[in-house]
Amino acid sequence: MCTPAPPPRRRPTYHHGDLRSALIDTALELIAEEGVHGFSVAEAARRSGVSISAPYRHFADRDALLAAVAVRAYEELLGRFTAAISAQRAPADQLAAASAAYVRFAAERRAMFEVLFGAGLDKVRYPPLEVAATQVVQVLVAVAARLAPNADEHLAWALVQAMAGLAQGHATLLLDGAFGLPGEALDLAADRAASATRALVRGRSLLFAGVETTNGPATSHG
Amino acid sequence: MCTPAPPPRRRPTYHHGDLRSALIDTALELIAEEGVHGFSVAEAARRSGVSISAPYRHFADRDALLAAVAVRAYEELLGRFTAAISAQRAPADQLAAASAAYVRFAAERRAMFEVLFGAGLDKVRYPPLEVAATQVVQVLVAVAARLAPNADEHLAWALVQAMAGLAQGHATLLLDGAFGLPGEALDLAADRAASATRALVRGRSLLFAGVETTNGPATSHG
DNA sequence: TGTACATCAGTGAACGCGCGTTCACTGATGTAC
DNA sequence: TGTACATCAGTGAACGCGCGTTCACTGATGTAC
Repeated sequence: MCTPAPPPRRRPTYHHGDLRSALIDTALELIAEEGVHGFSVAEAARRSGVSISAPYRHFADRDALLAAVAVRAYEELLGRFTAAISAQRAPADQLAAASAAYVRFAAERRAMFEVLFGAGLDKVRYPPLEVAATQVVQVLVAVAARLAPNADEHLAWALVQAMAGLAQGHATLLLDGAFGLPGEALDLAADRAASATRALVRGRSLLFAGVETTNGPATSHG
Repeated sequence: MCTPAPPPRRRPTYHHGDLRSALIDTALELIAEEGVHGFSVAEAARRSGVSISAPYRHFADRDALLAAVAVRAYEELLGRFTAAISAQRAPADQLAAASAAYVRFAAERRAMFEVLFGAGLDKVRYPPLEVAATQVVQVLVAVAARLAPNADEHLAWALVQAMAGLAQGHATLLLDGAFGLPGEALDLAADRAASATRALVRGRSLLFAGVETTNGPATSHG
């Protein structure tokens, strides 16, 4: 009478069909419930209705599975950035929208956000991960370049890093509860991230002045 | 012939003296080496030269030990903020210095930073943790209040959150390698955080405008 | 269209491991008288 | 100052657990002829 767990619905066929993809989905579920550390290959297999050794047909080890999850996370993020940016015209608005989108991504796809920053994955070991990350950053740099004097690439990078840092921090603090209860907190944090990004862009001459350039006193600062 | 590990130097006395504090130190060492997830009570005990059950005389469970580590981390952070702030006069400079100090804290006390944001501790379960965190935030709010119109507390909070988000993000991205190789990266990230904070303060009218206020043309101040 | 066979994608049992935590215990310390 | 005793802070053996990973295996699928 004490069936220890509802038997995971049996597949009708011996082969799964798309176990690789299913495992990534399940991993995201698990991470959403337990955090990255709570995630285990064994449990992912169980939930996918498959033996605990089956995942090793598709992933070399635990980290390889997490890396695949991270790649999917970057894809999602890229989609959100693209949408946010294309909904605006002015670059400052685009960066502000991207900041807000990032905060929303963190809140609405918490598991994805967590795997990106909490799994301790070594990008060097997983080239597709590095590729995906670079792709996302490039989108932002392209926007920032429109704000930098002479489209200077270094300055664009500096701006993106500042903006990314800002968004990253707002997202982290939001998930950590610093913006109050969930629900209202999300809108608040997203708005704040957007506003702060605008403030950042507005004060950017000062920011750019902080970057070493060979030819240029932008303002007289001490 | 095969002594499995160098026996942890035996204490001269049966009693340890200050095991509680020693465990916190050792925990920080371990976290620095392995990350929060790699930390285990057993290993901390072993390294402290004590039986694996001894820690339970001082901490109810694993999380309680980590919470104690987190409290110490907040103390360290408070010290750094206080020093950074008192080295400046103008509030904008003070916030910028605090941002830089936070980034340095993350890099130089990585284990502490990690335990604050990667351990998944529930502040509600550990009141001393909440107290310590609040104390740190208050120091920043006091500074920000000098910049907010009429020292409005909500606006001060908004500014602190933006600045904290910015610093938090820069710290995370630095540790994640986004600022390049360690060494030069730290100075760069700290400078960027400071510059971005200045830019934020400079453009703060926009930030404040984003905050709902009943009576609020906030644009003309400076 | 039917058949033989290679390959693919599963199974399930087993392994060694380290962990968190509990328990009855004991050595050391401090204190009341 | 000496002694009896309570309390504190350790010990070490044991428990149950779930994990990552490997292995020889087998059922299903696809393809060449």
